[in-house]
Amino acid sequence: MVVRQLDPDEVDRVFAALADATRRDIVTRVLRREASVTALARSYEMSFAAVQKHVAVLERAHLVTKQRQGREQVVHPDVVTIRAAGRLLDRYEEIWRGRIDRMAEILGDTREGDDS
Amino acid sequence: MVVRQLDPDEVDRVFAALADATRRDIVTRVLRREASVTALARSYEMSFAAVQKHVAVLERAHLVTKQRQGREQVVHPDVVTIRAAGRLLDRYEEIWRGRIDRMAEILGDTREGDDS
DNA sequence: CTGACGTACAACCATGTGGTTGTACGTTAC
DNA sequence: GTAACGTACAACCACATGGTTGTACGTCAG
Repeated sequence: MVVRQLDPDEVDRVFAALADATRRDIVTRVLRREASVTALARSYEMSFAAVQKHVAVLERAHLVTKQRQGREQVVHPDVVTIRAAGRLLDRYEEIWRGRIDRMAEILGDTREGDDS
Repeated sequence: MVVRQLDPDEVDRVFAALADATRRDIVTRVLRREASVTALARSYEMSFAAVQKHVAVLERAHLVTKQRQGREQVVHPDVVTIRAAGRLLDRYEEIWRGRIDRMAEILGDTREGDDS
C-alpha cells in the first residue's frame, strides 16, 4: 500500500483544507465520482470562483488533482494523501495506547496507585 | 468503545486545530504525559500567551481539556475526539473502496487479492 | 467566424488567526 | 501579609482566508 510521508507544512495544508465543510463535501463527491469544476459549482450556493478557490486549496494540499479533458477540468481524488492523514491520527492513538500500557506496567509492578 | 459523533462545526474546529505544527506537538506531548500550560510554554520559542491561545484552540475543538490543580492548569488529551477524527478519514477510504468495488463489479472482474 | 461554455485570475472586502505586550487576579511559598 | 508564580484576557498588528464581482482566454458547437 502506498503511504507517502507528509512533511509538517503539507500536514498543515491537508488539515487546513479539511477544516471546511464545503471542501470536505467536494472530497466526498469526487471520491464517489470525478466531476468538473463547474459541475461541482452547481451543487453549492456560492459563486463559481469561490468553488474554484476551494478546489485550488484541496489541490495545494494534494487531496485532489485536476486533469484537463477538452475544455473541462476534471477533479479527481488523491487517496494517497487522505490515507496519509488517517495514518497520522492513528499515530496519536498509538502514543496514547503506549502510555496506557506503560502505566499498567508500573501499576502492576510497584503498586503505585495511591489515588484514584 | 466511545466514539462520539461530531457535527460539521466541530469537525471544522478539530481539523483547523490540527492544521498547526505547534498544536499538533502539544497534542503529542500531552498524549505522552499531561503538562501545565507554563510547562508546555517553556518548550516553544514563543510567548506564554501564544501557547495559551494554542491550548485554547485545542480546547474549543475538544482535543484537550484543562483541569485545575492547585494554581496550575493541567492539560489532558481528549482521545475520544482524536478517535472521531480518525473515523472520519476512514469514512473517506470506505467511500473510495466502495467505488472501486462497484467499478470492478461493472467490469465483471470480481477476483480478490489483486493489489493496486 | 461567432457565440456559448468552462476556466483562470485579479481586485476588493470582511473576518479570523497567530503572534506580540501589558495588565489583572487567584494561589502558593515564605 | 507579601512576593512570586501560573493563569486569564484585552488590545493591537500583520497576514491568510472565504467570499464577491469583473475581465480575459481557450475550446467546442453551429
